[in-house]
Amino acid sequence: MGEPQLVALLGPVRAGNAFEETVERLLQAIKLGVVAPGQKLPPERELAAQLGISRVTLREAIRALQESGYLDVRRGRYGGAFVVYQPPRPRHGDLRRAVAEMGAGELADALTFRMAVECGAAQVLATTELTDDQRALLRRRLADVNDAAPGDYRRMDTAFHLAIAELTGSSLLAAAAADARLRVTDLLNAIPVLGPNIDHAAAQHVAMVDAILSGDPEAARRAVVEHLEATASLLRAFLA
Amino acid sequence: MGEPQLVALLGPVRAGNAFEETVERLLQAIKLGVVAPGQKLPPERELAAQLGISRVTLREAIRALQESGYLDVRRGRYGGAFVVYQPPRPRHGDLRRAVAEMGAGELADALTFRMAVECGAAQVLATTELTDDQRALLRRRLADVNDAAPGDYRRMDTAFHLAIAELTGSSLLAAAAADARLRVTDLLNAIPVLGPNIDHAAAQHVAMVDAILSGDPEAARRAVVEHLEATASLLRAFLA
DNA sequence: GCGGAAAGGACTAATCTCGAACCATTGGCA
DNA sequence: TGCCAATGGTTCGAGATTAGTCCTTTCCGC
Repeated sequence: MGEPQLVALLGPVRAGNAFEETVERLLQAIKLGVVAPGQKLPPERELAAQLGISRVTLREAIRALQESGYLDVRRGRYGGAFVVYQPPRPRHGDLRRAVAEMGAGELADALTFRMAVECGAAQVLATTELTDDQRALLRRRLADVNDAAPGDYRRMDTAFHLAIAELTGSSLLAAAAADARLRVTDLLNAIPVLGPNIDHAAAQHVAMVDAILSGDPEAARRAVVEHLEATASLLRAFLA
Repeated sequence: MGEPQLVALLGPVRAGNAFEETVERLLQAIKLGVVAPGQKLPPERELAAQLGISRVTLREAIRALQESGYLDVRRGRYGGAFVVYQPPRPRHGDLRRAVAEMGAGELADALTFRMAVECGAAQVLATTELTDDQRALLRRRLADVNDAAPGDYRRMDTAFHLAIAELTGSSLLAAAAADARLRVTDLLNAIPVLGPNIDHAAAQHVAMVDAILSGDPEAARRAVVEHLEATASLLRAFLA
């Protein structure tokens, strides 16, 4: 083996056809709570432009999601594609099923990726001069998670984690963090939101924010590792 | 601003048409040295399958690169698309031009992204149990950089940096590292390979490997930061 | 109630992309 | 010398995708 493999560079140029990719993206936006339940997607013409696809293809994707029960499409002024999806209350066995569906290698890949990206982002942020606005936003996201109703918890947790990457000002990094998150979304959604878990997570979130705001990258790393390891070891337990 | 923007998720589904994307990917593979000068790309049928595109589209891309002088295509048995590109010897003003072409925001984005991903990867690797083979590979890549002829230096440097991400076993992370690297490739290629720079880089590379092999994530972070900061500050100097 | 604005819905012609089959060239080997 | 395998070169019809245009529904404000 003389040369590096670099599967990445000679890997697939596109994941599938435009329709499939679009369905996937919209589903991710819904599951991640980028568009909250009750809200609507941008108008078709606008969204198609943002996604870089034709309106026809976008409409096919929206119709598929409508038929799957994720969207409610209404015509006329003030109409639009409204999100009706609510993350189902996790039931026993969901997690095991979700992990099995994903496969061991893919899960390990996603967890490692997430660990690296979130550690890196937190450390970068900890070594950055933050404005008062940025500090306030970070604290705000932290408070949002703690104040969240159970149904909103995952959405707010996502927003908190992604805020760290977004605050670095690097849209590439923000995109990577979003990618990392959505690769474990289905798994996280299969974990019940229980009091003790939330309390632990809250303490770890505070440690992360404290480390970032006090400019201590090493503490930030430890806090992120502790937080993500908790989730990871829980999931890994289902791989046996 | 109540909701996170998450441009990533509602951003373009595909960067352009399949042809353009393919040209870009092949060019990256060539510039990054994944396929070294004198080597050939995989056979068309195989490569098209790997890239997930049709042979027709791939051939168009190859022809474009042939006409641009990057490839030499030969027919018949033992034929193929041979890489003839050699990174041009940097001339005074190349770097300034390359930086200007990129734009300040994009450069900062790329540098931040690279910092986060490489820090994260090195730390993950430092907290992983490595097999003897993995340790050997890492040392080997380090030695390759140090032993490299000037014309091979960038290629070996790339291989070293990417090896760290690949050794984590996460192909997502490897892909992110490759992406980060190629976003600064043109800039790095515009920097002359000079003795003092190489010596500094070599010392920093050693520090990175030592930290990883001794399982010290904090030291790994410091080593990566020092190494990447050196490049970053050089490039940033051209933004004034 | 009526008109207009803001949305989704539907159609069409042009272009891109694909898969598959077949052709042409080259060089090793019997 | 002739055959064969490995490779690039070419063509064609089917399906995916697009941009553009026009239609339909809904509801606010006059």
